[in-house]
Amino acid sequence: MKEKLNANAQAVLDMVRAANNHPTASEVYDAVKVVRSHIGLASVYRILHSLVEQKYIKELRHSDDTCRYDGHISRHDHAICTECGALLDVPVDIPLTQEMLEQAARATGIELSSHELRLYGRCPACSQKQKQLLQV
Amino acid sequence: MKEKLNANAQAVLDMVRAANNHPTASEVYDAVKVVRSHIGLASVYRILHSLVEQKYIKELRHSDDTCRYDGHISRHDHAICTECGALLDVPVDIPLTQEMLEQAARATGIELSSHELRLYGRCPACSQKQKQLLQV
DNA sequence: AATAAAAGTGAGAATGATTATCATTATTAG
DNA sequence: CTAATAATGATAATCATTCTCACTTTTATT
Repeated sequence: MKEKLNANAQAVLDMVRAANNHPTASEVYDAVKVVRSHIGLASVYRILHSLVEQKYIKELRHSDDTCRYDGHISRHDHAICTECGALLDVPVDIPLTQEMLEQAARATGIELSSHELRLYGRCPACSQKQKQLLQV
Repeated sequence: MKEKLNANAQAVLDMVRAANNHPTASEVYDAVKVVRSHIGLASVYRILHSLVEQKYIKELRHSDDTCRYDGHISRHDHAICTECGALLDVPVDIPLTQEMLEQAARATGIELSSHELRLYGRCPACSQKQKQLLQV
């Protein structure tokens, strides 16, 4: 796969972009099959990888040992639920100074190209469940 | 496993603490076998999970679909090589203000309990390799 | 110590996400 | 049109992790 996306790849990309959660390969497969019924799971994996390589989408990996995909390629941060593992986009920008980042990068010796802040805590849904449990 | 660590668990904990990289379960298994030759892989997994639960160690998950373990439980940040996947500790503290974190947490609705900054870029080793390639 | 309940163990089977294989089918180039 | 090339999808293979279960060790109680 070079540059132009074929019908399968376009369908996969559309699906990942349309999803507001971060779908797994299997979820993408199920959704794309509705539109392109012949597509195979192996092709979905192949296409997802090539879309990542071409920077159309990003790969996220988290605790439930499945890869998830993100159609929002602009740099942004994530909140991760320590209870259920949900991975939420942080919709605001956290203004870290270039200085801070560079100082940290220098300390490790890496050539900094990007960064991501991860916030850990209970997500609203799990927070709610917890409260209900305490009331019983 | 309740509170006191038995000999197997202590050996696993010692190994994870002694390691300066972030060992996988399999690496822990190999290292611990030297000292406790009859320990099984299943036990290593079981012990690692309980050590995480008891907050003796932390679990890190990254791109090479293996869990890694970290004996340094105090909050710290990581640098991740985009080339080889190496996961390095950031040895300095990056002073994010409580305000910034709370604002972001509010925007997602989570009850913030911790955070982690991830820096992405080429690690020193991969950087070096790249330079040598260009010189040839 | 004697004994019973509880906890921990390890070998191997099972699981499940991801990759590799490979013959077949589109697509492109000449 | 035909040859070369890329993409496809069914299926098998891989590999980290988890499960199962009979067995051993530890603990608590007399």
